Amino acid sequence: MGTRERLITSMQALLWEREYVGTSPKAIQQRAGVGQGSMFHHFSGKPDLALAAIQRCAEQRQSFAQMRLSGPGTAFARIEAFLLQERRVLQGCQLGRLTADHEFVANPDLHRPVDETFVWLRQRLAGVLQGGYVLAKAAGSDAPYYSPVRGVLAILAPQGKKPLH
Amino acid sequence: MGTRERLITSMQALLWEREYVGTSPKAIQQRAGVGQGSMFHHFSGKPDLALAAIQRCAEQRQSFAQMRLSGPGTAFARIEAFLLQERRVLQGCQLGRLTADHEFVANPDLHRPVDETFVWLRQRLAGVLQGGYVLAKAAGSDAPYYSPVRGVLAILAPQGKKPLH
DNA sequence: GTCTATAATACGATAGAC
DNA sequence: GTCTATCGTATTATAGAC
Repeated sequence: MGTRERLITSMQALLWEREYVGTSPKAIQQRAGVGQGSMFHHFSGKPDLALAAIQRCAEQRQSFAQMRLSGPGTAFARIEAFLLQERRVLQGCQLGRLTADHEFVANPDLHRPVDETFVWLRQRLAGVLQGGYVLAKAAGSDAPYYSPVRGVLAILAPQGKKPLH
Repeated sequence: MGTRERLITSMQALLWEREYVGTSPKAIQQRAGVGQGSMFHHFSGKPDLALAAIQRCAEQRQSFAQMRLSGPGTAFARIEAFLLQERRVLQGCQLGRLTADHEFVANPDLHRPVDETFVWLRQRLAGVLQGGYVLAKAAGSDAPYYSPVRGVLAILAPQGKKPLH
């Protein structure tokens, strides 16, 4: 793996462990096993490297969700697959964790990729749910007519099982 | 308000805004309107002041919860009052927010008051629920016999209303 | 491209005048 | 008790040798 790649990977790990404010260039360099000069050769500074790491996280996040949500199977199966894998993905790149960091929140350049990812995720989930909704109506189910909540629960409930409560 | 009090108040605000790792002595002093010397006269350093601020938060958290949970009224009314006030309290002292901070988590002295507060809160809530549980059984309701979840929901449901899913 | 040396600033803490 | 001056270290970044 190239030096630039190792710097991005180290930054991703440290953003997750120590957040943006708690991540020092020295720590990044030591973890990546490179000197000061290398980091500043590839990136203009800590914010620039952080941006690259955050964009990488956002890409990974989206491609992973895309895999789970756009496969075959019912809306339930696809959202189930997405939710079951959620935790493991978050280990490597918990975008939401950054929103606790004051410096990160204050920098629009840094949180734009995160915002865009969450907007994308919402649209993707809404799309899958709407697909299930349409199928439920086509199948003659009256659940979608009750209320949004009952409609979604009906779409998500595995066959033959009532939603909890 | 005395200098020592202002330092604690400033530290509480900054812990909430910037977390422990993002809070510098200089920022504390400026916010409190005191010089370097004053801070180090009253506290041995940043960790010591943070401990005082966190303990203060824990005390406020507990006394507030105690007010809401130990008043008159049904278990539902008391837990409702507690939950409704929860958000406002957290504005001034969100203990849970600190658990995202790496330096805070690494320091047992600092997170002990937080741990103790959450243990206390759990016990307090469990106590109120158990009280409601006993009353429900005494009143002849069979809800407590179904399952813990249904029992709790029955205790918490306002009269004449079924719990929301 | 990578390294070491170095600089400017901030952090966390201390000393000592008042 | 409070202030200013100062210190040692770490951070963030640059310069320049290789």
